Amino acid sequence: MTNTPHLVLVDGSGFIFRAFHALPPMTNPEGVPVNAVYGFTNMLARLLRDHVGTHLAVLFDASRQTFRSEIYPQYKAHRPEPPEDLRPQFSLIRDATQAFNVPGIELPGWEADDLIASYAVAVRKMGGTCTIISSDKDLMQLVGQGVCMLDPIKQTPIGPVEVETKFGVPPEKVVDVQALMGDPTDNVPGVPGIGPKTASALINEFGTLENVLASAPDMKKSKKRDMLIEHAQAARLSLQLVTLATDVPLPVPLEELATREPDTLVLADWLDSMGFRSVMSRMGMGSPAGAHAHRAARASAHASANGQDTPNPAQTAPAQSTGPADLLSTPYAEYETVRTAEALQKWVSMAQEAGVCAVDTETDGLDPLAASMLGFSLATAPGKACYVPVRHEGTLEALTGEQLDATQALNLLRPLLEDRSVLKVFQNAKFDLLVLDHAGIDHTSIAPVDDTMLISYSQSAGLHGQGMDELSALHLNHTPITYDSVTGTGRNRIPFAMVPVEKATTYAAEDADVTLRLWHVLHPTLRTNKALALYEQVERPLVQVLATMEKNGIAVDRAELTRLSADFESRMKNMEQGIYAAAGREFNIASPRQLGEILFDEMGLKGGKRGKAGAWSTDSSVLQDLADQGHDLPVRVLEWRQLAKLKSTYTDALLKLTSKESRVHTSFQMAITTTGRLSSSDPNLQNIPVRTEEGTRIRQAFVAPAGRRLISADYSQIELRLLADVANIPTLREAFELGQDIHARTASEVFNIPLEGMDALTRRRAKAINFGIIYGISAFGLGKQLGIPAGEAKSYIDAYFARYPGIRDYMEQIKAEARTNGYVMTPFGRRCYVPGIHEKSAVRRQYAERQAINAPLQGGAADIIKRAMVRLPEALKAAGLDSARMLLQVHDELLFEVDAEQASAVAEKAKAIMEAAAQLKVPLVVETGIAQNWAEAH
DNA sequence: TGCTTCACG
DNA sequence: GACGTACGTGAAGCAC
Repeated sequence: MTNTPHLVLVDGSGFIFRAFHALPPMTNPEGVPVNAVYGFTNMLARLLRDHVGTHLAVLFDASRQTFRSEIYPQYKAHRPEPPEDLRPQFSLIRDATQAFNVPGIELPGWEADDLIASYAVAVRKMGGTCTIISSDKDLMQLVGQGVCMLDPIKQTPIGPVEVETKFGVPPEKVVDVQALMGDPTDNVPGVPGIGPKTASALINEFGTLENVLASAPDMKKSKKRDMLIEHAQAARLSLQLVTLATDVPLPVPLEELATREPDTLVLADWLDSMGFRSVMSRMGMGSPAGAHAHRAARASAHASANGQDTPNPAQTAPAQSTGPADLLSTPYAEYETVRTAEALQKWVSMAQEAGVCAVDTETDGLDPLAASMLGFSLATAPGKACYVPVRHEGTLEALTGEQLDATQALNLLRPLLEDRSVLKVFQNAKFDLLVLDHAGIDHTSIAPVDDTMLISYSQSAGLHGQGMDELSALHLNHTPITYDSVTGTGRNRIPFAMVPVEKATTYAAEDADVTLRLWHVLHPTLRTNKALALYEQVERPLVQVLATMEKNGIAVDRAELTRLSADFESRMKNMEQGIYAAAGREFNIASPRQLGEILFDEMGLKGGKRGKAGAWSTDSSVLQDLADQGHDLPVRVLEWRQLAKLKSTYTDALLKLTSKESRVHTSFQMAITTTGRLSSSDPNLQNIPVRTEEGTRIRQAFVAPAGRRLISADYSQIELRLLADVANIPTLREAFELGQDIHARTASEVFNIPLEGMDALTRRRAKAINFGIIYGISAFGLGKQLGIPAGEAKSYIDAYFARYPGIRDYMEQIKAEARTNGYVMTPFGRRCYVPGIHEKSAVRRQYAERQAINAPLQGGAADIIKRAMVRLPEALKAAGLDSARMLLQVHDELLFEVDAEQASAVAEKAKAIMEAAAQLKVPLVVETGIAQNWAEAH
């Protein structure tokens, strides 16, 4: 050690908040807000450049649970959650300390301030000096005797003089003053009625807090005197709270804090990834060429490690595990079954100390709105997990031990779920949030939440499924115990509640363990795969929004659905005899095979096609062709089929799934589609009929309750607008700027005819071309759509590309991108993998090429409406439109329910938020409708 | 369980 | 020369 060590201690946690509010907003290339990170980076760079100090460390708060919250639970208990733009910066600042090769120190149970105090005292004891980089008033008690502070933003020193100016007392008496005045932001009580002036006056007069309290009875009668006597205990408690601990065991010995040079390559790489070029040049590191070289070297090492001569990204998972070895090697075993309040309390405390834990619930069903929670599991570290059964029953084995009461267990779990300083990781969080909600814990109170399914989906949609077992096999090289092996299958299956708790534990606790390990492996890859912003700003916040929507449900008119069902049924019945007569015999009309045999074998009609199983195709296009030839049977079957479809899929199914309150609650799947769209199931409310008159009657049965209204808000031509934007096509952009009929304009451009008085047929052709473009056009497909020969369709396409060469260029560019990377990207950074892009079979390869062309447009549109959905609830609330509920999303449409009086205001606000959800080169346009039912609102 | 069909964007 | 195609979903019924 040097003779006179000079230790520089950076108050990392304090700096984050200070810099966030002091510095203008800025984002990194991925769109993640980084203003505090930038400030922090600059500060570290300056310290290293100027060689300030011989030793350096950055201190962080580890968890909210500290000795202070133990002696006084309200301490810092009602701190608001950090702003959304700040949250992603916490972990980035830890990354920054690592990149700079500076020790970042935190210790569970202690605040950064206590660590700073203890290190300061330690270095002073050995004759050294200390500079604390912070402006936090709570640290000012340490100033003096070789310890000084430096305001990290203003760069002004804070010495004994500054402290005395602020508190009116010298540094060593600061705690007494703070104890008297209290601190509302930290919930330090102090003595009511005593502020900074009175407090410092009292301390200056009596010397210490104890002296003040002891002298109080002798003071002349006043409010102040009474308060001092009455709240003496609170003042003593406050003194404990504000006094920093100076005897914390030092997690890293002082000598290991000796200032060391950063690894230039690592640092340059990180600065480059954050877009902090200016910091690099300021540190004299020159251009980021080194960083690129470094990255390239790492990438090729990676490829050769995979044993691939020509790395094919399409076949390489984006997130090769990079976690510590124990993440993969710790056994998946020895899980604890928690049966007592004491044991559960211990696990909750461990989770709080860890700061991150995984949670999983077990239920008696797959519908989270209806299921009962049978138990839950917690994981606090790899291999360290427990299961808490609360509603297991039945067999003798299951009753080998006691189990906690569900309510009691949840009340013990609640503080953890609501602890803003502990991250709760779930696999498919929306499901567990709704299960917990149903069990009595408001899902919106559970925060912060991460979801391994969405972390993975945000960077690997289309590459593989996002189920836990699949992710585990992929990233942890581990196959978890299957549900079926625990419950049995088929007629031997037993309810999970009847599974003996020890056996249930091996399954349930492992799920939490796997989830936590997956989080450790996958979360860091968000940044390297440039998906952090998408995850943080879109997918992650959307979980709570969708959970609320599913809970809301939509009201249906049961009587009307029942009437429709009966109506459809009687009409089908009436048609049957006519169909049998036309067919020449009775048969199952719902059987395509039997129908095909009758039409093409028995009746000998021409124009039959066979499907891949060899059976005659009887889909509507085939039947329509036959009908156009003048045949009677196909017409009747088409009509019968429409009614059968509407009855079985809609009227009957909806009635079955309608709650007692006459509402239907769909489930939105967030990680199914290859493009980023949502899907809806049980029931699917994204495919409710609209195109036919019969279908409209079903949509009319989706209603607003009395005094309420439905509002439909849908994006107009959002995918074509995205095309105009990403391909940057001047003519398309102009058409949207001018608010023209886009299909008519296309017709005018492609067929070279005036826009005014465009005939319907030509416009219809242009419309089909526009859709075809979005789908990655083919002559066959367009021809089929328009009912014209492929050759004629090809001439349309040629004409289109001749007029819009930029779109052809764009399509070629996207296909090349897919071939190079194995994926394409939406404008918002969502990766859509296209695994078939290198297929040998031309048919399959071209299919993949069309997917590649379509995905950025369909996926970009999905990103935009998701961004709007995340912003809408807060925006509506802020506008005082508190009666509005978001109910459904149908890809480019949002459906709201609202009090009649607020309907027009909500429609206006929703339109504004949706149109502002993205800044494209063309305007986004949203159309709204207000009515008592969905058909008329749409 | 796979196939076919058809509802939606 | 034959193949088999517009993009993305979910649900129902048939046939096995």
